[in-house]
Amino acid sequence: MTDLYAETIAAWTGLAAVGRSLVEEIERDLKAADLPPLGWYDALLEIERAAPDGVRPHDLGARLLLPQYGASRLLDRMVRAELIVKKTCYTDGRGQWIFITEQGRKMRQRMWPVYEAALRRNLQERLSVSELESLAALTKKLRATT
Amino acid sequence: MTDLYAETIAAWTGLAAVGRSLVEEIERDLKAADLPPLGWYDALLEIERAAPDGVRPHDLGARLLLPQYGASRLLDRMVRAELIVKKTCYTDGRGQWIFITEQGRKMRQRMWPVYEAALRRNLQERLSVSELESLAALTKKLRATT
DNA sequence: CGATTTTAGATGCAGACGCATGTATGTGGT
DNA sequence: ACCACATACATGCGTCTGCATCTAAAATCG
Repeated sequence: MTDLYAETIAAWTGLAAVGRSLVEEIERDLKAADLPPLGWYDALLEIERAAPDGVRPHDLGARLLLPQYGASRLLDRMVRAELIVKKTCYTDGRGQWIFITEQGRKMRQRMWPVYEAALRRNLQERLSVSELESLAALTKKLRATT
Repeated sequence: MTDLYAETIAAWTGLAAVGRSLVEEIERDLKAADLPPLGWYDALLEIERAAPDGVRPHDLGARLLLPQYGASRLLDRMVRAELIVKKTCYTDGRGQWIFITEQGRKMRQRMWPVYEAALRRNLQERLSVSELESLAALTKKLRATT
């Protein structure tokens, strides 16, 4: 078993630091604009895409890489905020179907410009298109079979 | 203001997904080995490097990208676990100096193989050295002036 | 020196997370 | 039909986080 290369460490520390600080910046910006946290954006997008059929919480959790209880509670909060609705599933008595509400669509639309601006400032303005492409390719390679 | 490129989105989603799932995997492995969370590793390393002079909590927080209260409470837990000690600072009555203990060194040594193995499996075995280099270079570019 | 401002660090509170478990429904084997 | 097991989702408990605020000790300035 060979040792870790210095390049591996550098890649990891870079990856971790960039990921964390960008997430934190986006969260700050959203909060400053009185908007919900970043995780809600992805959830709203996923749920919106699933319309008009709806999504099951379990599937949604898998797509968002959330633990089961994480999805359960996130959806709970979003229901309380009236951004989504839960409907009981008649074909499976254990299940629920999740749908976005009109308020939910509006909220996602309000969140996007903030999110987009942070991505533009921190990624698009700092890297060329080919650099963005290689970053995307590298991360894709890292995600395969993880 | 131009729109976001698809490449920007792909780079960001990839970056975020890889970062998150790798952190989660490392945390799982550490927990499975009955070891403290990942954040403790970085803190222990930083504190060990600062020996024998010690570090001030404020400086440490800055290096670890933690908010002030985050550093305060992390150090608190680590003192309770007897991995570090706080000594009152005589040149500045408000301050503290942090030192690693022998137990702290041992703990860091026990954590490293777990951490290292995850990095090897997820980064080193999936990318070539030149790919690791370009990932490191790209993330470095993204950190400048953030 | 005395008054104001800045800095180091701690902490109460409310909300979120991880873990384990609970409840209810579905599925497969005999 | 029955029983064992699996799946979908919720939740109690303890820990951790973010926010705001507090205390105490410099540092700055008139």
